[in-house]
Amino acid sequence: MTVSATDIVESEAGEGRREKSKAANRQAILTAARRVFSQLGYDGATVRDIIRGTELASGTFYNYFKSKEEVFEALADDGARRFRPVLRAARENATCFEDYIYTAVHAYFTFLAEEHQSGGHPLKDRGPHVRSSTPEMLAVYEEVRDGVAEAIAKGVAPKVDPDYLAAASIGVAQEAGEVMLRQTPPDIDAATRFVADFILGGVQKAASR
Amino acid sequence: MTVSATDIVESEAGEGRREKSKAANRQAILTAARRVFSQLGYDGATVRDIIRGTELASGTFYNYFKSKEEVFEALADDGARRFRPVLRAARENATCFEDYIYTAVHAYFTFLAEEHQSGGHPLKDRGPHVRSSTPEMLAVYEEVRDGVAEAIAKGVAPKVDPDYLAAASIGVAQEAGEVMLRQTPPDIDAATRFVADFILGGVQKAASR
Amino acid sequence: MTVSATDIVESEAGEGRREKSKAANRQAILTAARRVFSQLGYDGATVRDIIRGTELASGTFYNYFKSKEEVFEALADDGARRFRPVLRAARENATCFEDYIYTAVHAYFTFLAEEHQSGGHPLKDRGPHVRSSTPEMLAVYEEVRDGVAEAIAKGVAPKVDPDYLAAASIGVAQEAGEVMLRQTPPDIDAATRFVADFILGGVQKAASR
Amino acid sequence: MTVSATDIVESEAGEGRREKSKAANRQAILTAARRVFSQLGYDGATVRDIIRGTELASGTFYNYFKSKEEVFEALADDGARRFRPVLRAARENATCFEDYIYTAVHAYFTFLAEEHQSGGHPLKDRGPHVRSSTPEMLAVYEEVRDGVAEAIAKGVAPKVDPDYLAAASIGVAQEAGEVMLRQTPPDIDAATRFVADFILGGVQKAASR
DNA sequence: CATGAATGAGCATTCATTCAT
DNA sequence: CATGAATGAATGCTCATTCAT
Repeated sequence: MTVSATDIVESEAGEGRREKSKAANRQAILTAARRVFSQLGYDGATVRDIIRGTELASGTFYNYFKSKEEVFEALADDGARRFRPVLRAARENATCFEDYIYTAVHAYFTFLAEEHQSGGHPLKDRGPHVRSSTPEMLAVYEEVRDGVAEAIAKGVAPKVDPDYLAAASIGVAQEAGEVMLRQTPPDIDAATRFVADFILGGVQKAASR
Repeated sequence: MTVSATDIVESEAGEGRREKSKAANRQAILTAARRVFSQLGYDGATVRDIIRGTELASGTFYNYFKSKEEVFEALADDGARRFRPVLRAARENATCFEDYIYTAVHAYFTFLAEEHQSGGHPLKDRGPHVRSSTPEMLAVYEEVRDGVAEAIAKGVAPKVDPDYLAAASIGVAQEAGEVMLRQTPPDIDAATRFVADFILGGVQKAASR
Repeated sequence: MTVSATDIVESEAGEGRREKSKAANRQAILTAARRVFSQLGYDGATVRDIIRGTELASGTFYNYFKSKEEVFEALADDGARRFRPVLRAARENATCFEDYIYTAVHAYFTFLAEEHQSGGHPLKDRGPHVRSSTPEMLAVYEEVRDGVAEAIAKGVAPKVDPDYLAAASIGVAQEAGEVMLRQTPPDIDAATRFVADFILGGVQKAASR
Repeated sequence: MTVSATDIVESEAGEGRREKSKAANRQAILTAARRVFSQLGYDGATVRDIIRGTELASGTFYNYFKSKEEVFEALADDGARRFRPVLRAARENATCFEDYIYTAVHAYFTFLAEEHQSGGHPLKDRGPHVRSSTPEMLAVYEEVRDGVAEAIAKGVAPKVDPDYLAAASIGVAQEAGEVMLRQTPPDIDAATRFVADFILGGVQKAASR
């Protein structure tokens, strides 16, 4: 009753390679989708744009995702999964609202810069520039919104309308984020300082009324 | 080769009518396009959607615009043309930076509410939430950007990076604008107070570093 | 106030030509569809098979029909429209059941031969032969079914289960029709004699039990 | 290069199991195919539909059949193999033509009812009504055709064109068969009586001309 | 200029089939 | 042999755009 080492290795390596290939293909699609969404927007992107961004055949896309929407959600989940712990740590370790904002904003810009880096090269522009969020950013939005709302609820942040505060914070961060990304390399610290200060000053003044 | 009286009359009346008709057709396309863009988004909208919204034949579209992009730009120009004078007046009459911001923000929200009203209501969800600006809003952005930049250049506004300031202001206004539009009816004054305060507080604190 | 003859002619010929072209295209699609359905069956036929059978572009199909099903129905309507008057005349003019059957069967085979003639050349066979009725035949079936049922109801035909009688008549006619069409040229009279006799003998014996 | 005991055992047991497995797999495919064809029709069915109806992997299908067409034929052969002995017995034991027809028709309707029972119920309407035979029925047709032709050749049946007679008989049986299957439960004897009588009466009258 | 039918590129999706494991 | 992922051809259908009328 012998099973040769070769048998085991072959079988393991075999399955391993297949598994690796599957994971790699999935990653390839996600990576291409990230780039495509960020360049064409969700509506502008087509499934074909995404597969063209990979070396896969058209049909292969459907072995991994049912639709454009599903890839979008996978990306959003991915972004949320990576960003949430950072934001949560910021919330838990923050000694005060200022601290929280600084840390959160810094985490956000760090995340943004990383996302951007992995984005790759632009495709040809289609139509006028239309602002459209990447799936990861949408996920991050929700985290930020929650964090800010919680801070207000806890009384840690000045008392202002939480919807407006969250919206304002997100707006500042998003637009400033775009400005930051136009620099090479992006100056994360400078952006963080400006945006955190802006938010803190803004919320203070808005609360003082 | 005769030219009948009818021909002349037709030609005279015709040109008049034709001119009017030309302007009317162009306007019909723009009006339909505004509605369609606001309901389906730039990417979701098709030229067919636009002409279906008029009484014109499909080919006629191309007598007025080369493409969907061109209509979009025409709408943006239109929006800018309407908004610019207001912003300019705000600039010229402003006694100080605070005053300018208040007036400009108020003008922006007023404009936004009007646009929203005339836009009709969005039809159906097209996949995940994607932020997509109307052409008019894009135009307005540029105006605001310029106004803010100028204020900084003139020394009227605190000395901060103008790109960041403009970006932050726009971001706040845009996101807060969405929050405002979710109310019925939109409370323009409350939104204005919050946003103007937020911006003023923000720029002050950011400048103080 | 002159309108030149040329103007009129141009305008008439113009519209006329366009109308003619529209009608011709529609006919081309129907003709191709008839052939395709008869050779591949309804399920086996694709819209692209149909347009490949014309000189039109793929998109043009949809200017005339919404789907494969709609062409099918148009063909069935067509067949019914052409066949119904003949059958009705047979019903009204028939002096007895035998007469009615002869005339109806003859009309059916005449119709079938015409249909077949206009069918054109075979495409390549796809899969095993699967019996599938052409749209026209389906329409004709209903006519026949009604005619037979009525004859029984009126007591003109022997008293047998009308469902079985109609089914049997149709079955005989259809299968014998295929045999007839294998001949070149089809001997309509011989087929009519055989089928009418067969039906009459059959119904008589079935009724005698 | 050693062959371990395990290898041998595996190989021995394996072949036994493999043989069984091979037959079982083939049967699983055929069973699934029967159901799928009867529910979706030949054209509507896909190879994927068939393998989805088994527990096998998609590639495995091609170890047993080259294509959908081949399974269809295998099913037809199967049906013929089961029906042929019955028909042959009917032929051999028949004392006269009438007897033969009764027995054959009865066998056919019995077969039909069984097929129908085991076929499961059709799923959804795929467009307009299209008559599409199952593979087994096609096989049976050929048997019947041969039986009838032989009867005529032998002089047992009245002298009529054998093509027409076979066609007519099959047509009657097929259409009446559908009527019968619409009843629950199907009245095989009544259908047999009607159809056999119809055929006998028909052939007699057709021959008398 | 207005019209609207024709065009064919393009898209989402499915499927038969192959082949490395 | 079994597996099931990869492939790319094929399909139904939509759309921007052209052009004869």
